This record gives sequence, structure tokens and C-alpha cells, in this order.
Amino acid sequence: MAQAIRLHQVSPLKASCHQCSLSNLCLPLAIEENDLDRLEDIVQQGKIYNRGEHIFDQSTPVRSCFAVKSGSIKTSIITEGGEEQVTGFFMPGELVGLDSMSSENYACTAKALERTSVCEFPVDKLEELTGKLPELQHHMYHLMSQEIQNSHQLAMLLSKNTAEERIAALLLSLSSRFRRRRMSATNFSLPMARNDIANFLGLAVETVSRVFTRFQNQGIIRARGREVELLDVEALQMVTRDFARQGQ
Amino acid sequence: MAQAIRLHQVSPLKASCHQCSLSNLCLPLAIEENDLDRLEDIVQQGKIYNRGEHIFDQSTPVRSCFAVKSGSIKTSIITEGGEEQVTGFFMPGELVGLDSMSSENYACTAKALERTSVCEFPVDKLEELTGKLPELQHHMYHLMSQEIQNSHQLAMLLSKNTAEERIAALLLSLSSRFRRRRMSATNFSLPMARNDIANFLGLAVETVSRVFTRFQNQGIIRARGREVELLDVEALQMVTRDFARQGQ
DNA sequence: TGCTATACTTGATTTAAATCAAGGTGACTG
DNA sequence: CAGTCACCTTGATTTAAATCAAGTATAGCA
Repeated sequence: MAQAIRLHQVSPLKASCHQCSLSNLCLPLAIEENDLDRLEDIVQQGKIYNRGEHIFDQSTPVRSCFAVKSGSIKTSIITEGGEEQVTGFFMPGELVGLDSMSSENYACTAKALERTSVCEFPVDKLEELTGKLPELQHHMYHLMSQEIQNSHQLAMLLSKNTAEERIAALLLSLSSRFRRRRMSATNFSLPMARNDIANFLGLAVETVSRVFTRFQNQGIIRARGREVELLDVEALQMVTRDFARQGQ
Repeated sequence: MAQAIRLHQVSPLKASCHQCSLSNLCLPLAIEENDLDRLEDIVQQGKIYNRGEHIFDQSTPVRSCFAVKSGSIKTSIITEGGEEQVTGFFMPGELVGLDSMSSENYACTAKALERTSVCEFPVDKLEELTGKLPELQHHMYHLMSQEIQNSHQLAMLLSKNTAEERIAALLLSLSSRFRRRRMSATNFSLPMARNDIANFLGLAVETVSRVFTRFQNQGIIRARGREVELLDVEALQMVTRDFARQGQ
């Protein structure tokens, strides 16, 4: 439904992983300088999606996985009943579609949260290449296992933690991902709506809103709309850890 | 703490994937008959663990992943505070440890729920082999992506579904996994305690117990301790609504 | 520029499941 | 074979977050 004006080159340009500023976060980080050409050979670079456009759709044939170059993406699964579950947010340098690797159809839908550019890796070519470059294969396994761990972490959050703990954890996760990219870890703009946060964390929007105000009143964060400033990171970490202690 | 009497051969026997009754569920299913020897070369077969013994421990160096041969395994992550989150149950033919593939340390602890025998695949050897056998590599990617999907399904269950829906979904998942093994899909013995079910599904034990009795009173199941009989599978599917398919 | 839709916030009430509390069942053990 | 322990069930009460119900801001657009 949001497949309208998709901007991209008619013949996609060969990517230039060599010059990419994300080469220390993305797939190139696993590859020797002189093997990088082989990755460039299979990448299609620079497709740009507008806010709300779909990068791929659940239940359509898998062709590629995608690295975020700029912007951000949310993935979600839709049930038969039309209910949505947000399964992840992806920022520059991160790989989207690992849950569909080597599957027939995409397991989720990926949607641009803002104007977003991606690099596309055709799965068949990627598999072929990882068969030849053991370090790349190793890295793929690593990324996929990380993805499983992330998802287990989310399950843990959902089943054991309070609304405040979940939101604190999300803010800290975003913070550290901004830091990885050498951006401010305390002062950033949320790429997603409250609604998406709520859905992702298994909460009602109202609850998310309330927790944001509560954190603000406690002087832990400052938030106006999507602009967020973490005023007291330690306090946020305390919020997420307080829970861990209840166990004993 | 449960590392006591571990029974295994001093020099592990070479596995016989050729003769294994699970070869159509386990890794061999992705391999040509004449390449099967190469898998057998790297497998260490037949370690047996007693109920409660650990197959591997969270935060210890990753050596191998494991296929369940008989019995069953639960995996869980433990927080700093000692709180446990059960992340999965594994039955014969299923692969344990994918969340730790190509990581430094195990991301979870794997524990035998009953007397359980496993086949061990050293990760380095497995990586080497998948580099040579494209179908095996493909299958590994597939299994890992399935694992991500399963975990997303779990997250969905935890964040959107009621206690009844979660338990119905688990029962149906177990049912279909028994069927895959050509065992009764309606009459089986739960390998795990109510406590583990509760933990896995993000519920209190009391709630699990209550739902079991409720289902029983409604004539949907019959349960005596761990013995379960599904009397009305359709009703169970109705309970789960959109959430029908879990496991594989 | 105002209009509409979407996003966000706040308050009151309800509810599903947790927690608290107690007892039952069965299995292994000294 | 009684005793202990781990596991399971049932009932009463509490609670965190959902839902219901208005609002207010904000952005996009004609």
C-alpha cells in the first residue's frame, strides 16, 4: 500500500564498500581489504526508500537481505488477524532480513521509518560468497546468532520486566547504538513513534507515554516528542538492574 | 552445581548418521548420501546426560553445538541477579546452541530435562564443513533463521497473548513436534515441569496450573501430572486464534 | 493560513494475572 | 516406612498495566 514513489537508479550502481563510512560496522568488517571487491561485486547499493515505504513484505519470496546505510527500518510480523508485532529496529550498519535467510518467503515486513538508504545483498550470491570466504561465513553465523540472542533478550524483557524497565532498556540500547556510530549517546532523536515503541515492548501507547513523563519528572531524561536527552544514564541503568536483584 | 556423574565414553565413538532414525530431521537431511561420511567424521556421538545435568553453561567458551538424539533439553539465560529465563525446549532431531554459533562464549545454559543423549558438532569443524558443502551451509542458515523466527513468535506470544493462548500454543507446538517424529500428536508426556512452562511463557506457575485445570474442565485436554491428552485440537487452535503455527 | 489527521498526553476505571497463603500428591531416601 | 522434598493445585487478595475516555500538540497538506 505504501509502494508508491520508489526512488532508485534504473541500473543499480556498484557499491563502494571501500569508501563507506560504515565499513567498520557492516559486513566489510569481516573481510580482508583485498577480498572487499568480491563483496562489492554482489552488492547493489543506494536504493532509497521514503518514510513508510516497504523494503520487503512478509510472505513474498526472499531475494536479498539489506544493510542500512542511512535512516532506519522497523521490522514486524503481521498475524492473520491483522495484528502487528514489531520485531526490531535497525540502524545504519545493521543487517535486516536475517530471520529470512535461506527461507522461501520473508518472515516479516521491513518498513522505512524515515528516508532511508540501504545496500542490497542477494541471498544466493551472498551464500555463494560466504562459501568461499570463511571469515565472512563466520561473521554471518555470528550475526545470526546475535540476532537470536537479541530476540531472547527481548523475550526476557517482555516476560519478566516492568514497563519502566523495558523502556529504560530500549533507551539504553538505542544510546549504545548511536555511540557505536560515534554520535551522541545522550542526545538523539527517536526514529520511531511511541506506538512502535509500545508495540515492540508489549505495552499500550498510554503506558509508554506515562513512563516517559515519569522519567522526565524524575530528571532521568528530557523528552519533547521524539527528541530525547538522557540526563542520568546511571539512573537508567539502575532501573534495568533493579529487576535483576529481585531474584534472590 | 549439577555437574556430577556425567556418563560418556572415554574415547567418543564415531557417529553413524547413516543409520540414525533421525536423519530426516537432523543435519543429515541437507546432505547427499555420499557426503554423509564427512559429517560423520566431525560428529562425536552418544554422550548421555542424566536429568538435570548441564550440556553446556552460559559464559563458558563455545566448543560445539548439539543435536538431541533422545530425551529433551531446556535452554535458559540467567541474569546477573540469578533470575532465569527459559528460552527454549529441544526435542530429538533439533539443534541446540545456534544462539551461540561463532560466538566467544555460550549465550545460554543447556540442561537435560530427562536422561538425554546428544550428538556433538564442534563449531570450528562444522564451519569448515559448511564452507565445503553449500547445501549444508544453506541448511545452517535456514535453521538459524528459523530460530530467529521462533524467538520472534515467542516475543509475540509474550506481548500480545493471554495465559490461555500461550499455553494452547505451546501444547500445539509440542504436538506438532511429536507428530514430526511419528509419535502420537494427541497423547504425550510433557518433558518439562509446570515451572519451566511458566517461566518460558512469562507466567506464574499458579496461572499455568489454573489454565490446565480450566482446559480440562472444558474438555479440551486431559492432564494428569505430565501426561497430557489433547481431546479437542480444534478448540486449542481456536484458543490461539491467529497464533497457530509455532515450532516447525 | 487554517484544516485535518496523526501523534502524543493525562486521568478514571477495569481486569488479567501476580502474589500471598495453604494444602495436596507423589517419589525418593535414610 | 515415615519423613523430606520437589512439584502441583486451589483459593483470596493485590497490583501493574490495559482499557476507556477525553483532551492537547504537531505535522502535512490543500
